[in-house]
Amino acid sequence: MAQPASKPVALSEEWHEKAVTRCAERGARLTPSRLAAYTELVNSDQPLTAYELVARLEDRKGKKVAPLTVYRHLDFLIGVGLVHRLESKQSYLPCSLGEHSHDSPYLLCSSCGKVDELDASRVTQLLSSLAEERAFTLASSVIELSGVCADCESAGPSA
Amino acid sequence: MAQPASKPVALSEEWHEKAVTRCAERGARLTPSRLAAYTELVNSDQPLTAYELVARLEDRKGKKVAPLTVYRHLDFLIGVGLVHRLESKQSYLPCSLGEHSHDSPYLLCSSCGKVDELDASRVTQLLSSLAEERAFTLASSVIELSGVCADCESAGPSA
DNA sequence: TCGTTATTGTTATATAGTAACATTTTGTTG
DNA sequence: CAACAAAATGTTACTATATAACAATAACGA
Repeated sequence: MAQPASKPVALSEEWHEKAVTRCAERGARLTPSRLAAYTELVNSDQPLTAYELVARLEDRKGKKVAPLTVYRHLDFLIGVGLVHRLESKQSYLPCSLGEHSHDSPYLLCSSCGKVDELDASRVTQLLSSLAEERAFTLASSVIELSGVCADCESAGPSA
Repeated sequence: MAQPASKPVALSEEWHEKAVTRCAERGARLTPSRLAAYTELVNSDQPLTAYELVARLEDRKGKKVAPLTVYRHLDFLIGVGLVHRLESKQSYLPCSLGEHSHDSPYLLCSSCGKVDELDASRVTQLLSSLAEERAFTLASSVIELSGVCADCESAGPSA
């Protein structure tokens, strides 16, 4: 039988709350369409590329979604600090931490594809001081570490 | 009047030496075509995108250059450690430092576009220990800092 | 409710990167 | 040197990522 035009969307109270709050703080409008995009990212256990997100939203809504629409949602969500772009993988994931997640170090597991966000002000401080030594005015930083996560490391070698 | 089929190429002895040595060490072949790509990167004061590099090589040689050819050269040069890819800008620049430049922090000036490569083992060490805390097996790291360089900072505000 | 602004839709296009396979060059070995 | 093997390059086509330009709607304030 045909799928319903729109599958139900699930976003935990916690995440939804965060999205609403973050947008309210900045007077930004969390439209249904933007929320839908955010929800897909939150419900994915791995970062998604923009086009993967397009595909999922199409599945969900049962109709075509223009890539540009998704890119606009991503720009918006990144702007309000709800989503982060992984530069080294051209993909996107929800911020699990607070305000300044953009500069957090990310741990990318090359085995399972999951990404962990670290809250490491130590790193930021060190980088700030390094930049300062060069009289470089630091605006933002990209820190992405690739390797194998603990789960995969303990599971993998035994196989 | 028509341009010569091939403009002269200049690569300082120092850089050339480095390229030759690095390739020799690994039994890799530094062909004229690869050297030409490397030379363009070295002679640019900013990182180049793959297609910018294509354009420059076409200018230089006076005939079409396939993007794929350039990507292959880039892969090669990255492989032997002569070139680094800036993830956050999808662009490429010659490594100014030694062996392990891949994990070096890069300072990207958003004003003049120039990029500085730092030799900061301190950062690598800190990141290693952070990864270790999470039992994460670190393989490689991307550290790209954006901001305004000293030159632009001192020149810019006065304008 | 009118006008303004933000958002979304639509189409086309630019930019970045890869796949598959033919051809040429280089290096090796009999 | 000839013949083979391996590496490098050429050619065409294609996939993936992202943006431009402009039209149509929807939300918001006066």
